[in-house]
Parts: sequence; C-alpha cells; structure tokens
Amino acid sequence: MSDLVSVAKLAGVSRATAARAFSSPDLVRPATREKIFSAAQQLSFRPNKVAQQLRSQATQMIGVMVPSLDNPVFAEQLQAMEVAARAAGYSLIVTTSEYSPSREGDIVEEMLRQRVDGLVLTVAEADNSAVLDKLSLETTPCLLVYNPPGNSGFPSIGVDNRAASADATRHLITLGHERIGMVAGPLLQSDRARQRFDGYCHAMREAGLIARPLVEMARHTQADLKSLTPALQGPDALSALVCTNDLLAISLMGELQRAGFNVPGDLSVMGFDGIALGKHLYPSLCTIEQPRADIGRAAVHTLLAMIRGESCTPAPLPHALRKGESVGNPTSRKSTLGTL
Amino acid sequence: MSDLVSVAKLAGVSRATAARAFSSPDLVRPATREKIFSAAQQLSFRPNKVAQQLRSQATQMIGVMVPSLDNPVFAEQLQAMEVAARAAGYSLIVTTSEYSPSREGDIVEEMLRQRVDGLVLTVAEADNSAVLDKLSLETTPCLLVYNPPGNSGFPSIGVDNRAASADATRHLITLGHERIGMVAGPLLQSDRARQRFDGYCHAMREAGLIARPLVEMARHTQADLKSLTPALQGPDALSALVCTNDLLAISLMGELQRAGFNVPGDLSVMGFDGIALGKHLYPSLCTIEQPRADIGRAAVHTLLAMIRGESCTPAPLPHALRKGESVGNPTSRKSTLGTL
DNA sequence: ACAACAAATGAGATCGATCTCATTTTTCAT
DNA sequence: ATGAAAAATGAGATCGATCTCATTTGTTGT
Repeated sequence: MSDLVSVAKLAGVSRATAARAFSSPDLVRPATREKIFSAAQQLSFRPNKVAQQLRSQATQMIGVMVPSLDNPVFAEQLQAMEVAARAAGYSLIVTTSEYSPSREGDIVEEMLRQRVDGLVLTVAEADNSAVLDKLSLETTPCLLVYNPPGNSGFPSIGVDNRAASADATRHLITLGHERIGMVAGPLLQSDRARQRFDGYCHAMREAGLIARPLVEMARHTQADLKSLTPALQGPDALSALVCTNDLLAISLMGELQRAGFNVPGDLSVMGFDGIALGKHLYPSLCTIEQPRADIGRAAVHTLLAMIRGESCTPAPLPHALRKGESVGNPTSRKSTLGTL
Repeated sequence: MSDLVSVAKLAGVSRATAARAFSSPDLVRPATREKIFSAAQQLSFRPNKVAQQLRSQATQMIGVMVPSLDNPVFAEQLQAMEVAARAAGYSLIVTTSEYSPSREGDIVEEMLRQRVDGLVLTVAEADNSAVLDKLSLETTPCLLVYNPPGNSGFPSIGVDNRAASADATRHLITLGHERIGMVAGPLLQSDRARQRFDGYCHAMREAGLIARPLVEMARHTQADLKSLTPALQGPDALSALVCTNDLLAISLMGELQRAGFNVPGDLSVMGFDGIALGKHLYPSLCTIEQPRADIGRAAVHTLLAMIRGESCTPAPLPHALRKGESVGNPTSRKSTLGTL
C-alpha cells in the first residue's frame, strides 16, 4: 500500500506538490501533474482516509444506533440513510442497542472515540436516557429518530405518534367499531408505544368510547394470544385491535387466524409502522405508514445541516393511513371462540 | 476535546508516560498513574481512535456490503454480525449496493481508502464480478456471504443453495406433488437464484418429474400473478411452487389468496431464506431456513481469523427445512380460476 | 554508603496527508 | 534583456497516539 511519499519520490516532486495534484490540481503545472498521476498509477496509490481524517479533524462518518435490525422498520430507515449518506460522501457506522441502556452507553462512547461527525440515534426512552444526558455535554451533533422530541433537548425526526395513533383509532371508529383495544410490546421500554397509547385513548374519549387498558405482550415482535384472550371473550369482546407496531400486528393476525378467527370478519387488526411486507399479506395489513425512507433521508440531511453548524428544528413528518384488508366493518362474530 | 498532550501537561509528565498509563498501566508508577488519570478526568479526555488507527495501521473496522436492507434476510444477518463484531471490539461500516455493479465498485474503493481491516460482501455475481477481480489484487481480507464459493477464489459463508433447494423440492415431492414450478426474481442478477433453480431441476429429474422453466418476476421482492397465470391454468396446472426467496413467496401467497386461491389447498407455496416473519403468518410459510444469525456470526469470526492471518476454508452451513402451513398435500383444485 | 541492576520516564521519530509560508521558477511588460 | 508580478514548488509543522531507545530515578545487596 503505497503512500504519497513514494508517489512524490517516483514523480520527483515534494510531498506537498503530490498532495496538491490530488486536492487542488490546478495549482500544479499540467506536466508535473501528469508525472504524479502516472507515478500514483504505477504504485497503485490509494489515499489513506485515516490520515486525512486525522489531519482534517473530520471523519465524514455518521454513527447510527438503532434498537434492532430484526425489525424492518429500522432496516428500511437505514437503507434510505445509507443511500443518502453515500450520496453526500459520508459513511455509516451502524450499531444495534438491543434496547439495552448499557449497550447504548458503550456504543455512543465508542463512536465519540471514533470521532464520528454526528450521531443518529433511536433510544429506548428519550426523556430518561443516560446516554442522552451524557451527549448533551458533548459537542458532537446528535439527532433522534422515531423518538418523540419531548424534553430531551435533541432534535428529532419522526411522525407525530399521538396524532397518528389517534388517526388509526378514528379509522376504526369511523367504520363503526366501538369496542377497540390496543396491544403493545413491553411498554416500559418504549416512549413511542406510550405516545401511541395516548393517541388511542384520546381518539376513544373524543368519540365518547371507553378506552380499554393496554394489553402488553412479552415481546415486541411476537404476539401471544393468551394475554389477549380475556379481551376477546364475553359480551364486551373487542371488535378491533390497534397494535403499536406492524410485527406485533402481523404475528397477532397469524395467531388469530390459526385459532379460527376470521380477520377482519371477527376482529379487525390494525398495525403501526408501515413496513413494506404488510402490503403483500393477505389480508393486507391496515396500518399507519411512517415514511421510513423519508425519515431516513431527512435524518441524514438534517444531521448534515447540523454538522455544517446550522441550527435545526425539524418538523414531524406526515404519516399516512394505509388501508388494508385486515380491517373491516364490525359484524356479529361468526367464528366460535372454543379454541381459545 | 482534549488530547494526550494536555493531559500529560496537566499531570506534569511526558506524552509517552501519559500514553503508557492507558495502554500499559503497570509500566507506570501508581502515583504517577493516578495523577494522569485524574488529569484525564478533569479534561474529560477521550482517546482519539483515528490517531490510534493511523499509528497502529489497523482500524478495527469491518466493511460490510449487502444488496439491500429492505430484505430481512440481509438485515437479520447484519444484526448478528453487529453483535459479534462489537463483542470482538470491531465496528461495522455498512453499505448497500442495490445490486448495482458500479455502486459495488465505488463502495469497495471507498472502504479500501478507509483502510477497513476486512470486507464482508454479498455481490450479485461472484463468478463474474469486477469488484472481486479488483479485490483479488489487494491484500485486504475479503469474505463472501450468501454467494456460492464458485471460482471467485474468495472464501464464502452460506448454505449449499443447490442442496437446500433440492430439499425444498423433495419435500413437495414427498407430499405427493408432481407438477411443481419455481419462481424467481430477475435471474440475471443473482447467482444464488441460479443455484436454487439447479437444485430444483435436480430434485425433479431425480424423481422422474419434469422440471418446468423458471418463472421470472420483474422484482426480487414482489410477485405479480400475471407472469404466473399460464402455469396455473389448464390440465397441467402446477400444484406447488418453490420461490427463490421468502419475500417473493409471501407476496405471491398474498396475491394468490387475493385472487381466490386457497393456499395450500389449491396451491402449495414454499419459500427460501427463513426470514423470521414467515413463522408468524397464516398460513405460516414453509421454507428453507438459512441460519441467518449463524451466517452473520460465522462471517465475523471467519473474517477475524483471516485478519489474524489464518487461512480459512469455511464449510457451508447447514440449512433446515422449516415446515409451514403454506404447503400441503396436493388435491384437486377447489377454487375457480375465473379471476385470473 | 555505594556499586549494580531494575524500574520509570522522557525525547524524538513515526503513521499519511495537508496546510502555511518561504523560495524558486515562469511569465509578461517595458 | 530585465525587473515586477504571478505561478509553481518545497521545507517544515501539524493532527493524536505510541514505539524505540536513551536517560534518569529508585531499589537491592553487601
């Protein structure tokens, strides 16, 4: 791996001139420039970014931390971020926190040591986060994604979770549903889920309906029917469910159907996130679509603006109700509940 | 952002001693060490990895390139890689090629400039890849994932696609299917898909059945029924389909059901990859499970071995047949084909 | 108390690129 | 042809950490 010194030597010029031939070619006489380029070619010279980074005090790297790549909502956001970052000449260092505060801490420390130019984080709890407290003392630009802005003091990219969740609920109400419940993953771990529950409650109250207690599942990504059974039985059985994320909704739908329920005939199921796959299922998933790619792109562009020193207060991005076959009009239940 | 020089100055020692206090504490007298640590604390010193990287000629960074993070099979592999890499003190630079050779080239060049310690790539065509040709002239360790080893000369992590696909086909044959077809994304772009088609053909011939021509879809991740219609009609209509990836299988299943087909009643659908979501669908997806997490972990560990200078010839990882409700016994078709 | 040795520390060079500023070369007008 | 201005080039310092090797300080035995 040859360096500029060898190139300069072979071309018979000084390091400075060799460096200039690459960074500001018009400062170098064409003849000299050619000698340098040909020397570089011969030695298959490849500029060393690490040295450039040290010298320029800028790494052109963005540190990204998401909870998990097993959830397509993060993977899809990341996909868009990568494309946007590359287009701007930046690279992504990607990490996953697995929702663990201690991992969050390690990761951020590591990235600061790496001198990333900025950070894009999705944390468990923006308002109560050790890692954000620490970051607020640092100068490295930092941006939250999906986390509600709250009072963390950091700019944030995402949709208005409360409003979106209310819209989801209203959609069901409009169709005539009255006994609507909400299903979430482990609530303690996610500020988003709480906001979505708020939105649900708001829409219910607004319509004069009773907001039910949240049904919490043991995992973010997998529904278990048992926790849900009580709510689906009796005269007051739910006719529709809003889930706090699509993975939950999809697995719930599967479980319900497997147990003999018809979706949406017996029970309408609504998701939240808008992962691509939901469109292709049957029944297709009715959900709130967060513009994952737009969010990813906006995150990169906003962060780059912050890196340039511009102050930013990004507005929430618009969500959309994606209609789907998993939601229908409420009807008297056709299937038996025996298997529950 | 303070550096070792300021720490050394505040502690009243030389740079060398300050550096030693961190890298080899027992070479420094305890009293001195404490002075240095407390100075570091006061100045909130944070070691600069870029400088360390330049000095040590090692970045502890792995460059990863996958076709797209929109496909969970790559996202799930990456999730495992990230955990394994972090555990070993390495970071991942993650990029997506979007199956574009020119992007592949840019990305690899960029990563070589960044002096990553090694590369983990999934390319479109391992046997005919400009980027691999270029890399074969370089000394940076490089490992393929999912790409069949072939004659690219690079070690490769993944399952035996041909055998796996044959197993999938045999599963259907065992259930009594005889008119089995295979569906793929744009074939030109993927060496994996070709191997899987080979495996299918092999299993068909082995059983004395006729391998049908491959049905190619316009996209990797989304089925369109139109291209498939001919194969589903007439006396020789297929009773089962093997798809070259799960996304295709899932969307195909959805389309079929939407068109009034019963899966698996009218048509059995089999996937390939084993993405997590497939388990939770109804009908659950019968598929070949590639051990995505194992693949990710093995990729990291094998690459680290290569970086250490050990020569590696990884064996294919075992695949598994994941049974699912999307596949059943062949029966006379119940549903009408009118809507096609 | 002093030689002999071990332990601790510091000065300087190094990794590779690039910036500043001084020096040399070239160009152009007279 | 000659001086002034412009253009091209080079020497040296810098980014931050760490290695080598020389030097200083401390410890042990007698």
